[in-house]
Amino acid sequence: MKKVVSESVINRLPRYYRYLTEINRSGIERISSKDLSEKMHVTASQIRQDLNCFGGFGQQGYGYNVESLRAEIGKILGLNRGYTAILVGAGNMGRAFASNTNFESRGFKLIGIFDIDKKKIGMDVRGLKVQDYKDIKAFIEREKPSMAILAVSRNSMHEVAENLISYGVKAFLNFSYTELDAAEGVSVENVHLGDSLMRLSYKISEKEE
Amino acid sequence: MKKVVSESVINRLPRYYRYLTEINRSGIERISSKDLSEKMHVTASQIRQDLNCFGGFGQQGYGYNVESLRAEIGKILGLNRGYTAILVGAGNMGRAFASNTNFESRGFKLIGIFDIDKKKIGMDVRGLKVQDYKDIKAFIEREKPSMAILAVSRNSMHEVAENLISYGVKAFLNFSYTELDAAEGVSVENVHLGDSLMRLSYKISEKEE
DNA sequence: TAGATTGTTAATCGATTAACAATC
DNA sequence: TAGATTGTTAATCGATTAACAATC
Repeated sequence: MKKVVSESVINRLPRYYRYLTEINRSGIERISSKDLSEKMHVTASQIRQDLNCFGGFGQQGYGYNVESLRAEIGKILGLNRGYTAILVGAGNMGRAFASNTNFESRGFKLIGIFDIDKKKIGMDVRGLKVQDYKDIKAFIEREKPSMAILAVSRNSMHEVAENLISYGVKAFLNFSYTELDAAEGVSVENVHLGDSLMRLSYKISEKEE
Repeated sequence: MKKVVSESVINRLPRYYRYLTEINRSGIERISSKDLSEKMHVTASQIRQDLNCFGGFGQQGYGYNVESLRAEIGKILGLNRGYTAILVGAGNMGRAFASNTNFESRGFKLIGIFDIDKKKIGMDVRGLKVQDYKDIKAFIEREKPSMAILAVSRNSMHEVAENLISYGVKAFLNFSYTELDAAEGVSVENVHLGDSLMRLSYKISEKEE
């Protein structure tokens, strides 16, 4: 029953979601795969193939209803499940992430922020008080967050991750330089801003040749 | 002469660079494609194929010298060219990027930070004073930065990008929700933290089925 | 109805993996 | 030298694109 959907398709879903969000916001009600393909610089064929991994969301002769397609993709991505998150590390990166990703508008809820730095504990970040990292175990066991966002130093990342896993956290978004390997039953997304910078650097130097 | 290297290969280069940096730091001098493949969870074949797009950096029977392979990949990525960058937008995201990406250790130089917010102008970020956005034209024409990092609001992104292009900026790292389309002769990398969050959400919900 | 556009199958293309001779 | 491991060619696999019948 459960069809396996390729990694490449999954990786494109958030981008579809973003574009549909913007198109919806601009008031457009329906869109064909051809029009969407032009906006997104991909082929219409690819869009139709991708969507049909999950079901037929369009209508022949009409195209797709923007709002409902957006909702469908949101559902596929799990955005309607009310996932909760805790943020570990209230430094620049942690705060930027907390205020930048439109957490709530995507159905996520940030329920706790932790740090070991006495200067940061008690600070207000997006309406949440930064808590002492030593209280994180009790918090996790009580609140059972769906995921933890790791915005801690390179050195402490592995230790923090191990601790959180032992407290029951099953999913991580990791911003550290070092990648976190997904252990059995644990989901991981590693994010590397530096990679984008290096790719841009490559593009620039390529043009200079 | 100039061989075309596929997008997939390019996209993997920063990851190789990161791993080699860590391996080098840990004091390991040489590594075989097999050992590296196990650390990175890719095939040894892929590593050898990827590297051979750019030349033979290894030695039969020996493997690769970690430090020199790292340097070679750095060169391919253009990290040795002393590229300079300006940051537009000194909010959370801008500051996080400035302090998180190890700019200098990768050979980049951040030479200016700009904002329109009077409260931010004059602030110190990583040893640079935040300057008034209205002075950016003169600055760009004088300093000719290799790239601009856009950490501005969704609404102002397009206007800012157009302005900077007209002042001569040829490469952008864009953190706004909306993607910037690469115009003729302009290099663009769009970064979307929210996408990683959605991918993680997908992974979590996939496991719940 | 006629026109448009999907869902889906088939064809193509490219990327990954396997294999091995070359060689350090 | 013998063993190890690369560079590279060939085989496989998967992803993308093209095409078109189904149908709104």
